[in-house]
Amino acid sequence: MDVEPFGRRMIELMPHLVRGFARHESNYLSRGEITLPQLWALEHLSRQPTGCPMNALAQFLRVSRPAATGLINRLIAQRLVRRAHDVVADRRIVRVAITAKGQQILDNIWEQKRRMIIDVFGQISPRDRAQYLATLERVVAILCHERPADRSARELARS
Amino acid sequence: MDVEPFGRRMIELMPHLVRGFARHESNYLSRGEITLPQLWALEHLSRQPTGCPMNALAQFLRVSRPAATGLINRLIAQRLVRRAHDVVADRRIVRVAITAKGQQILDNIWEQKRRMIIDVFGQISPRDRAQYLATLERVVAILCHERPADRSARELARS
DNA sequence: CCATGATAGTTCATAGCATTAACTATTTAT
DNA sequence: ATAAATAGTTAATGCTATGAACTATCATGG
Repeated sequence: MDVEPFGRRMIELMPHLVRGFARHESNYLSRGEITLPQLWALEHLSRQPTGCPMNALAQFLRVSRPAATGLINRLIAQRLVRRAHDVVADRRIVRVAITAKGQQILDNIWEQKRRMIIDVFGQISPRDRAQYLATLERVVAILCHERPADRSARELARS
Repeated sequence: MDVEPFGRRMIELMPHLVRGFARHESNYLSRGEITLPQLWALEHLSRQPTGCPMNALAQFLRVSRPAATGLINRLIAQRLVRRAHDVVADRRIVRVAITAKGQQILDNIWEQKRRMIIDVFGQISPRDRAQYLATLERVVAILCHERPADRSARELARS
């Protein structure tokens, strides 16, 4: 398929896709206790067991530092995250870490998210799923400015 | 590919994907004059030359009616959209339509978005592109088959 | 050694976005 | 004709995001 009509169709499709997933996402978020940006923050902190400086968190979330401060304040109020002024090193740095309660909520949400994806993609054939995922992997690699894989999505799908 | 490992990988991949596209998206939104929800509203109105009732717009955007009112008010303040009380039919209905200025901004954003998508997916083979799009169409169809929104307290109580 | 500048984080003011509850105005149905 | 349903707005509240201004700490070059 030519990239031009592909691009046009993608532009039509993407808002529907984003809103469709966002709707599912908000389903298990709204009846839960956290918001989407809060989820993103928790997910990042969950991958940083040692904790994460505010600045690094703000950069990861691509928001301003005041925005990160507010987000973390609200998460702390719910005891999902804790602040820890690093005593050893640079005393300007404030490290933030996820709490057990935060991790528990995260595990719960991940399970629901996993089920949602399985619900949707369970209606797609295994072959199409594999091809879709392979292309998606390459798209993400391209978006992250990493080297694209040598093998085409089709070759990947076969394996 | 089994749906279980597929789901696990998708959960890992999706934040990167969203973040990757968001970075591009914010490029032409933040230095432009509108926000993402405003863009979605403009895109919908652009497909409805006769104008769109507030209620239908809110349902399409999957937000409450007051949220749509606020969104439209801000777009009207920028002269990107106009209100038109329908004189002929149901006098409760307020139709909203995109203005020439709004369409102009939309065209500009679409062009930038098109270029971005072509940049990314130009690195994917035409065959993989076609398969990816086909699967995406089905995913969107599946996602859209789920419930619309906006239930006022009265409507909720009744159901 | 210390003055200057850079960095980390917060507070404040402002604004967009989204919700529910409560209201007006109009239409529909009994 | 009255009651219920519908379309839209307003008001109150809360989360998210920004830029500017501020404090505290670190780093560097005279």
